[in-house]
Amino acid sequence: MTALQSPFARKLGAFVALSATEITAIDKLHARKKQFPAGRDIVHQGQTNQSAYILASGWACSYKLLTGGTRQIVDFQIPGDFLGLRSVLFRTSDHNIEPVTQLEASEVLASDLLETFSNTPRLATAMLWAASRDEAMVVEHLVGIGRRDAKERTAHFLLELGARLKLVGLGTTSGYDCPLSQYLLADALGLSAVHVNRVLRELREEGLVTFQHGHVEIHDLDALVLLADFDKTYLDHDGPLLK
Amino acid sequence: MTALQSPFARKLGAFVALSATEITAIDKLHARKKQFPAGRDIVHQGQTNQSAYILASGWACSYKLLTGGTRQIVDFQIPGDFLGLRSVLFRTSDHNIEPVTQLEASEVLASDLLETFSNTPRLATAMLWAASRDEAMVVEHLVGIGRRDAKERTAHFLLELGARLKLVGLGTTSGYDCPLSQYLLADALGLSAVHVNRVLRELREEGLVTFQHGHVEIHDLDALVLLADFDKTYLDHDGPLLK
DNA sequence: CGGAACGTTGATGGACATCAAGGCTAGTGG
DNA sequence: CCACTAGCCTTGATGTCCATCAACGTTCCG
Repeated sequence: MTALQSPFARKLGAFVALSATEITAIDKLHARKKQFPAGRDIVHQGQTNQSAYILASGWACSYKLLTGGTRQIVDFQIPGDFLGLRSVLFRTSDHNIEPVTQLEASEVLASDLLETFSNTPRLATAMLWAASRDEAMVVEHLVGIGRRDAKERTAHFLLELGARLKLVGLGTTSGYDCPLSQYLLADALGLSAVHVNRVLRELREEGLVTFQHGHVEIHDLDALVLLADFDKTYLDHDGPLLK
Repeated sequence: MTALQSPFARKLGAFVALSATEITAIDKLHARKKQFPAGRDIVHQGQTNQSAYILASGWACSYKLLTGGTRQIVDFQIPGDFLGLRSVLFRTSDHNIEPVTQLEASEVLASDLLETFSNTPRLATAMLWAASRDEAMVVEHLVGIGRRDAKERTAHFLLELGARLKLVGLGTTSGYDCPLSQYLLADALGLSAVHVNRVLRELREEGLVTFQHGHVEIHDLDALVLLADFDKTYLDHDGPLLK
């Protein structure tokens, strides 16, 4: 157990109890640290031979563009998250990744990843776990867009984000900082920016949650959970599942 | 290369070139074959210590229930697909699985799976690949619900299903058999059954595709692909990615 | 100071849900 | 063999949630 583990190592460690060798292998993935400015995509839909990244600081989002010009944001990534796994596993990327803020991330080449899997195979299992958690989030997102109305959906989104940020120490039960614009929110929630604005106002006027000036303040957690039908079990679990 | 591989082995083999030992390990997962009647759930949301299954014949769907009583179908599974991976990796299941038709599937216990990963570690990597492909489908589904209108969405769904069935030899470019009711379609597409009916009629009247009596007949593939903005690269790729 | 990006609010319209009713088919029991 | 039921499909009428269009305010930064 090293003194200072990366958030990423901590995340994998939640699934598989890691040996010293395995932790070292993870650390090696952090060798090539890079900076990216906000707004310029770092992975493009259709591009081949992309790298993946481990996010150290800042926020990113992964999205898909449709021919109509609209886009759908699939997920936001926060520190400790892995970016662009699918772009590496498949030769060509099926989505874009855009930094929402300036960000710092370690580049992971396809060869790095496959080598790591072959040298420390339990890390492949750990990654499978982490990827499955990500999939669970996408699924929850899908359910929200398919069957929740705008208000429930927005509430659910804010709650999920809060829960995730709390897990990496970037938020509390009562609130968190959030650099997302209403336009980004709209593209994630499958709504128009105008409507997002109205919904946020309603939520604020009803005393449930305030999202203003880059900060989310949760006023009535219970009511919000009830409204959103939020169940956080898919995000959390206790202790490594594989010894 | 054995003479008769299971569809599941074939699928994993598409990602990782499999050795004889690895193929044997996969075959062992098929030991406990079971039958399930249509309509009765085989995995329940919230249940713990579930098994996973490899689907041999028949169709299933995985879905989530909301407190309002509505449901969202996340995906349909067809022969060769793995059911309930997340129910096994996490101790408690975050979704339900319902057989759409009568089906035949091999039960895979959590211990079977972890043992397989530890004995033949490259299979963990292969599963990661397969899970990522599934995630790509869910993502595409999310994009559809978020940003495509009912007609585009329905067209996209029918095309994706066709492409998947074709990969396992259950369909051609011109059509396939499909046991899904309009109610199931509605729950998958995030629409009402009534509206699904209207959309199907429009698609039929425009000479694009006919879905009647359990059969989908594609009349104008190009027009359909154009309408749905369908790009099948996320489903397909050529040759094993890991030698 | 001027412009860009974002937030806010009102007015209008459309896509889709909901309600309602009826038809078709297959299975069931008298 | 025919009533009866249960699913599923089909179509029309009405309503609503949210998109779209338009305009203006605010903040920030060059």
